[in-house]
Amino acid sequence: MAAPRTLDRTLTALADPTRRAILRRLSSGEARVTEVARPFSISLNAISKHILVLERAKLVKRRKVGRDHFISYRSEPLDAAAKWIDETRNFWASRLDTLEQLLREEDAANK
Amino acid sequence: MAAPRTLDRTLTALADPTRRAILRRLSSGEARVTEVARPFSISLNAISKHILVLERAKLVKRRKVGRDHFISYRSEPLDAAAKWIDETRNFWASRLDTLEQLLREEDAANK
DNA sequence: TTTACATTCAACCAAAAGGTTGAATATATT
DNA sequence: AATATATTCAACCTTTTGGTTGAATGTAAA
Repeated sequence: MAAPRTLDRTLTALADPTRRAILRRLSSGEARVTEVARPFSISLNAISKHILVLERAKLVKRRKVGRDHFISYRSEPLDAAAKWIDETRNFWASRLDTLEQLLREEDAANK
Repeated sequence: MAAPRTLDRTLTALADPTRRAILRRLSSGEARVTEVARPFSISLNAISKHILVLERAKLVKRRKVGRDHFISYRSEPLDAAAKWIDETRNFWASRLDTLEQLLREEDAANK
């Protein structure tokens, strides 16, 4: 099982709309930091920080070539997050079934 | 489509381990705020705030009976988050296929 | 009607988040 | 060698977050 902090980082990174937009922006492959930043109205430095957050969450990879840093998407954290969410939903689905069943039994006992 | 802020709130709420633990704690049905707080080492007030965050994200529901507030889990936000993550993963799966294909073609052209 | 209990409100605090600007660093270009 | 470009680092600011403590509120129990 991955350290829980990994999930924290993934969800925190994804919770910000600017960062989600940055990820989408990488859909055509690698992009340099300046290219990533272009469509946004905030400063290049702010984008640089967002990229760092994504990088720490392993949602992007950085490939340095000379002065250029090529940023690209990594799918693993999203896979792991999907797994966690699915497991949690399954956990709840069974719990809710059980609760519903209990209510039904209780109901039958009171008839 | 749900307002994007909804997703922000869901992911932000889920990004905190204490709040994820609180959700799990609700698996046996409703619980009063004090009951929710019991296993945690932080103050009741801190838990009360966490519950408020979960409530704003609609991850829990509150039913007031006299002085007791009964907190229970709501599944919709997690369903919506799962949907978003799946869509995003699909989006990426097709993009990555395309990129890989491009590389293969390029490779063939250079043979 | 006092007293106890469940919960929130209010004020406060330290640390983190998200932004800014300006300087530093490293690499390209002329 | 000088200049331009790409990026980060550093300092700073404001707002938010996650926590605290103490008081207020509302309800239940003695």
